[in-house]
Amino acid sequence: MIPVVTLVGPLKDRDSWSAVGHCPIEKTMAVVGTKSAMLIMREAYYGTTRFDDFAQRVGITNAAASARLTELVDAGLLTKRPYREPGKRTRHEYVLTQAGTDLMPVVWAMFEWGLRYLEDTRLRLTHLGCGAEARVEIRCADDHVVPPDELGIKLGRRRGDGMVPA
Amino acid sequence: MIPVVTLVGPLKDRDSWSAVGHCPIEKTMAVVGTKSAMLIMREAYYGTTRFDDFAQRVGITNAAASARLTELVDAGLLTKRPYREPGKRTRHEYVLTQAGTDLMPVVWAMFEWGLRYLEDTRLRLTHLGCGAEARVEIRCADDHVVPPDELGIKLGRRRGDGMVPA
DNA sequence: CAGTATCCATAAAGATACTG
DNA sequence: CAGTATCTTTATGGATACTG
Repeated sequence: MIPVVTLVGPLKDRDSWSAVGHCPIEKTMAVVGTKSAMLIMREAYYGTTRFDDFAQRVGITNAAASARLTELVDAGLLTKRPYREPGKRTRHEYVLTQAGTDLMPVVWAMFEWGLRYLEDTRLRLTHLGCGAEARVEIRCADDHVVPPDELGIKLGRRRGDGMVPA
Repeated sequence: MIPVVTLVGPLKDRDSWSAVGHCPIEKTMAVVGTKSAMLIMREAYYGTTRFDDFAQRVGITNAAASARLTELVDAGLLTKRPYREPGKRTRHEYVLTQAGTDLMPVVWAMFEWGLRYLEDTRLRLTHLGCGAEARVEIRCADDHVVPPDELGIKLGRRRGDGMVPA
């Protein structure tokens, strides 16, 4: 028996979620749910900032790079900043925002899964601070590792309204 | 300055990665890189197993559900199993495999990001064991939380070849 | 270098109708 | 209930040419 996520309280009624609003996963997919958008984020994490480097390293055309970069800037994951090297003319660079950096767990979780189930490379995620291998995992505020069958979804308080959890 | 992932050793040469092979993120996106595939995985985590429930709860047509479910079974994230309730005829159910369950960090990381940056709902991830809020994070084998600027990618040993890390 | 503009091919997905 | 079969629209993205 493969365990699944437990829906707590009113959420148990899977067919009447409309009151809850749209699914956050769905909305996230609307922003980074294409191959090129996800790989552009990967490149940004690798330190790429220039238009041409994105296009070349992701392996997409200028048109696709342009469309995706514009969308990612509009969605707030990247910012387009002007900069100027001495003696050269003004250029633009695409730099990660906090929202963009906060998407890292998504991308590295894909990296890890692809490594385990689809790839045969020697790539590894590492914690540079101590040299140990790194991985993406689900933890709770009390620092427990949360196994799949102990993960729940519930309705909490609306952020910032000062109320106690429902 | 937003920190980025550090590429260690030969990987630093971003323009000659061909020796490393294809990117695991790219391959993962080839499997679950569509809106419907990702939402079908979400449904599987919520406990959905039947064709019609997938189609209805994800909000896609039968044709789309059929195509995506077939792909996910082929990719090994779901299995199609016959089952029979007493007095009824044989039916099929789609159940999570270990590979499917192991994709959870990807999906819940998207959930968390969407919640933080795109949504205004009261949904929360919880550790049922202790009641504390859950989140997806990057940790190393020595149990340190790995901040973005301390994450590295390097070439390790090939799995199962018994060699020490390069 | 950093794009835009066009045109074209393929993939994702809705609508609708039909089958065992 | 669990699909398949068409047909159409939209999205993704390649190829190529052009611009500041």
